[in-house]
Amino acid sequence: MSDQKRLFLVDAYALIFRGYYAFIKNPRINSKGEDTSAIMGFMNSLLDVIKRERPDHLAVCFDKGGSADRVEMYEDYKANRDETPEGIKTAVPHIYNILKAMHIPIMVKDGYEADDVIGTLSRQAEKEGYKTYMVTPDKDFAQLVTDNIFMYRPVFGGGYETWGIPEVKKKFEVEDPMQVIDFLGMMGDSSDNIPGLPGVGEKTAKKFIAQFGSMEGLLANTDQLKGKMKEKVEASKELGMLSKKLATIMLDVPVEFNAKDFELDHPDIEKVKEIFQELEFRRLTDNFLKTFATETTVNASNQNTTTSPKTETTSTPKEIKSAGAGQFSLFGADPSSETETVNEYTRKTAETTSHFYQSVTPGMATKLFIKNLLSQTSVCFDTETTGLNPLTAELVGIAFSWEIGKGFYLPFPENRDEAQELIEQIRPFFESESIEKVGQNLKYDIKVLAKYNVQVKGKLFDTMLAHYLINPDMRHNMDVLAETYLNYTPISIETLIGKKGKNQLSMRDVPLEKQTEYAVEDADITLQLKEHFKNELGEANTQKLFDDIEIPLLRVLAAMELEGINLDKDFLNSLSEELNNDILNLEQRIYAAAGEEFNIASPKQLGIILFEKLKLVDKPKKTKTGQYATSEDILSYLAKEHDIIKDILEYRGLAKLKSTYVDALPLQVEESTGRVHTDYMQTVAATGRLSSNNPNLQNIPIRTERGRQVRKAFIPRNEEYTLLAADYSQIELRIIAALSQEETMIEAFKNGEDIHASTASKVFNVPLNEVTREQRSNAKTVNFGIIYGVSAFGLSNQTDLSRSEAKDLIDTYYATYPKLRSFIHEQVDFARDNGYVQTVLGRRRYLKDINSRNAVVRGAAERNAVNAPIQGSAADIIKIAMIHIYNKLQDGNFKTKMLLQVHDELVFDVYKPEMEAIKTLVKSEMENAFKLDVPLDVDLDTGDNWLEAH
DNA sequence: AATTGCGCATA
DNA sequence: GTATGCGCAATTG
Repeated sequence: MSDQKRLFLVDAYALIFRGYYAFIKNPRINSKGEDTSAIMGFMNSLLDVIKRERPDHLAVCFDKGGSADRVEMYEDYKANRDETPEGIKTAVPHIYNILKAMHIPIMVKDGYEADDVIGTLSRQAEKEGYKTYMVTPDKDFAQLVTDNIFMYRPVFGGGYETWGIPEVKKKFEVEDPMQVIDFLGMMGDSSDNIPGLPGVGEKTAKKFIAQFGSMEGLLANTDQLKGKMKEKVEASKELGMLSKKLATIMLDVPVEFNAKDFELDHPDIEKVKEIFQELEFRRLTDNFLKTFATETTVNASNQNTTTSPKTETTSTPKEIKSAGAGQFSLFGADPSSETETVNEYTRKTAETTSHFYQSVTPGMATKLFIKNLLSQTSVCFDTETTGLNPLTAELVGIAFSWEIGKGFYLPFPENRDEAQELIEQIRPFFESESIEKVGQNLKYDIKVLAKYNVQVKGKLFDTMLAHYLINPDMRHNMDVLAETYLNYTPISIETLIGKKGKNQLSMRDVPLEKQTEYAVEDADITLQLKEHFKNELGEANTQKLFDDIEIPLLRVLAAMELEGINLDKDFLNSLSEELNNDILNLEQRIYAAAGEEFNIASPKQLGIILFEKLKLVDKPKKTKTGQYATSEDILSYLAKEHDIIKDILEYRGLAKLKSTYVDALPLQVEESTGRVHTDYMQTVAATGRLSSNNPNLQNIPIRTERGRQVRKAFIPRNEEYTLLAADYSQIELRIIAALSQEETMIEAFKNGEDIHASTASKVFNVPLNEVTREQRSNAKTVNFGIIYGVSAFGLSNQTDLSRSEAKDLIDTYYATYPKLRSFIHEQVDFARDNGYVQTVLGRRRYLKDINSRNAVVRGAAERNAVNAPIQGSAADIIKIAMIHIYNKLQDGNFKTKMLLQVHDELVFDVYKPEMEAIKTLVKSEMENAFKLDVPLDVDLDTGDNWLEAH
């Protein structure tokens, strides 16, 4: 047995997908704009396996043309799968070429999946006395495991685990790996679209396997089940057997295991190098050369093993460099000499990185610490609190760091007065104009400190905002940034306070030592990120945007959020009762029409009533999950078929209004202030807009009569105040007119014309005063369509026009405004050449799909290329206005406050005596925020509630 | 108790 | 056709 040969069979697509998604947060794009993530990911895995295991026999298996047999059994097989990503499709030919150059056999059989090919080959090899390792993360393969056939499974975080019979037994709670088929058949697999038994998930499937042993055993003994489950399983016997068949890997694929062909040969090193160079793989080339340079010497050593291959579930660093306190002198050590080599599978953590984090004890140490703190020029800080709501959260501690790898933690007493005393001691730091403050999401810290009456002054650097400008399409939380840019995994908050929900602790309950490690690490990491980002801001030419817009805006938003807005709860409560009456009436009418009671709010139940019971249409449309589609547009279309539809639509509208706004908003009133405090997200919208949540005050209804009543609930703080709403008129159209230099449209704006009527008059060739309502409405739709990147298809969907009428209208439109058309093309061309588009202030949006070969994907990127500069420029402009207005309100000591921003509108709580001054100030600052070749126009309205002020 | 899909509110 | 956030039902734990 000692010379038993080992065969490795690689499941190509599984590793390609895995590699592709490993890089999804920042895909590898080479200078030609190719996404090489999938190739890189796959090659990393393959070389890794070769290096670790030195297999003597190896083949890579691909799917081809899907599984004909399975599709015959079940037409929806894998039908639910999303289209293969572009980055994977383009990768496959490259991978074929590389494998050829490496002299690694590629196994494909038309009409079979890689699972089946691997299954068949492994059985044949077993007969010839081989040990086979199936290299795949896919757990379906567990059914193939025998004494001589193993799964060789990459695990998250690097390394591999080998699954033999004992591992499979444990993992799936089965007696025999073959029962994995029954298990998968019962629970189904959404990615392969194996239906499974309805209502059966992982837990229930395991229970059934333990109880009945197999699918057949279960189906023959359904009398032992009870209740709903019994009904469901009995009704799904056929589906159960079908699922089992679909889950079964075939072992009779017409392929042959020929030992000679599968021997791992010497690669054509030059050829591989050439391909890698073409793809611009530098590190991978080194890795490849290293792997094969030592091939002959290492080859013999691992062969005489009868046990499974080396198993590493997680990469264990050889040296743990954790530094306890005391190893470094207080202010003198230099722990930053890191020499560890890292790659994407071995991330550093606090345990593997030397650091010096220390808590500051009360008394003399605090005084000395503060003295030191005040002598710095730039300090990163991070507050730890008892919760996420800055209005109610109490300070637990503050971490400080101004040197990489080092930092201090200042714990706060629980007693509020004592905490305030400590705050007073460090107030000079926060209120120092000369010390720069660095942080991640400083808006939060500023709000917390404001509750302690501390203002954060001086220059700010927010790493979250910096990264938002550098790459707006990514996410910006600290953990992601640390992993991406520093190859470091920070201590997770969950390891300290537990998962959220039931028994989550407060930071206050965490031992001081752990608080210190966690909090100072955050400050340390944030400081390191700043070092990383400060240069990148310059490279992307976004330094000004950072310094002049996003950073100043952060203080403005913090102030608006702290301010909140007054809400008339009583009004909403009476509105709720009114709505409830109407809803109950409609409910009765609907039940009567349907002949039974059901949950109208359930799309599933509604679909069954409409399309199975009432049979309103012959061939109802289905959603992608196989349910009947009951969306607004579909029901509106059916309104003439049955009176029930009208009632259902009205019911839905009212129910939505009641649950989302009328009943939800009063619950969002903050007890401590009696007001509603939304949270503006400054880093989520890829275009540069803000978003609002908890609650979202940017989507309060206005279009329908009943909906807009909700706005009456937003009121001034008291009788001495009035609301003022100021909104930009047609700002996006003005921007596109100015950017495109389309004279006709610019003139219309300069003359103060109704732009939609003006457009209608030109495209329909009628005098301005003879434009019909319908013509104006169609012109308006096209005007908006242009901003979104129109198609004739989209336009005809939005209007009463046919596809060809819509096309004619667009053609005429472009003929009327020729420069608009060339502007659109210029944007797309710019994106193709540069990989991004930008706003008037240079805010970038990167469009990686702009050169995609997939027309659908590319089309979406092209629409983004048109829309992002327009939507984004509008966002830039209102941000400038907000900053200017805020500063003037502060400087002028006005009592008036800015409360809300809704993309093109600002809402103010105006102190009545200041009204005229405020109107002038607001209008002027908004209209002059940015100079375009088209005048900006702002409409002002006032009232005792938000509806009146509109 | 947390996640997912649907439907729908805004600019 | 662009950009968002949220409530409910359904489904799993």
